[in-house]
Amino acid sequence: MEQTEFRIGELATRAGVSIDAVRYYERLKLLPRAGRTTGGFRLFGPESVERVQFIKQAQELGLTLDEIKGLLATGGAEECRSVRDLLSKKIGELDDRMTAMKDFRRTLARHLSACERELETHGDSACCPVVAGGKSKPPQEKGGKK
Amino acid sequence: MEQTEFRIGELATRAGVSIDAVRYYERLKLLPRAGRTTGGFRLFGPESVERVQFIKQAQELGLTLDEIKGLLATGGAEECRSVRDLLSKKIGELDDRMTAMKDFRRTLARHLSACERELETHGDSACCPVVAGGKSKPPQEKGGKK
DNA sequence: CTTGACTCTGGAGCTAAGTCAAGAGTCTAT
DNA sequence: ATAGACTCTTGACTTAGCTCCAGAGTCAAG
Repeated sequence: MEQTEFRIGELATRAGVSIDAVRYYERLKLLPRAGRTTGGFRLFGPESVERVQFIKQAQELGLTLDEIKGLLATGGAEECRSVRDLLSKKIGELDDRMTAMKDFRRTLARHLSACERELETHGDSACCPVVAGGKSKPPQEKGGKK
Repeated sequence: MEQTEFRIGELATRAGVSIDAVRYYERLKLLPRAGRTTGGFRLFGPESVERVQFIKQAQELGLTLDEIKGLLATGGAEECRSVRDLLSKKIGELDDRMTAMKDFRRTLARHLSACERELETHGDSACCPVVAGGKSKPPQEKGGKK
């Protein structure tokens, strides 16, 4: 029978996190308490790698470990329902976030071209007021607020 | 002469942050040191509201205050160039992030439908393995991507 | 058996982004 | 002129998500 188990160091390397982070996830119950050798060393299987990677991925997108823990719950129908609800809520949030992100991207792009125009026309005495501290405004399509 | 200046409490309310946060931003130089009354109270103008709102907006999208400080710099050509570079770097990052977000959205949506199928077919003994701790795998889209 | 790499637990420490508190001073409406 | 709301500074505290450390035990190779 092939040896599919490995210790914490290998899990950490495979999943691209630190050993301490793995132990931390276990403590927070994002990972089930791992089995141990007789001497007390944790033993993990390949599914743990996947799980840790999922955690990382979700986390990079701004979910907290607590929310991720919710997503990772496994259990009966009761829990299944709450996972389902959490999932659709999270999907909705992602959609909102993507919209906000597109807006902000436009804002930045607007600033960027202002910045470039500035450099062209004023050369070395350019001034990039991304959000001005008081004088020129970013190039809005000329809006009169007064 | 109309009074366009106001104190920290009003800035905070207008921009939707706490008074402490405003002082914190000033300390970190995200806001220029505000003018003071003779008694030492900070005075702000409407442009500060905009600035704080920009900070909030950028921050909600995952930029750190330090990065935002970079975006807010105002100055000569030297600085203008670095702002421009930072801007285009940030725009690239936003694009990457949006892509990752779409991927993750698909993953969640996949889990969601698995979850719903599970509830239908197994009813009360359902089990939602969003990322299974070892047994079933999330339903891979058959046939891969087209 | 010895060595050296690896792992264990528990707890302290760190960074970011604030929040809270104390004690004192300022402003404004009555 | 006074009450009461507001603000000042300084510094300690908080939360999330780790990271680092000490001291001790484990494991595989030689």
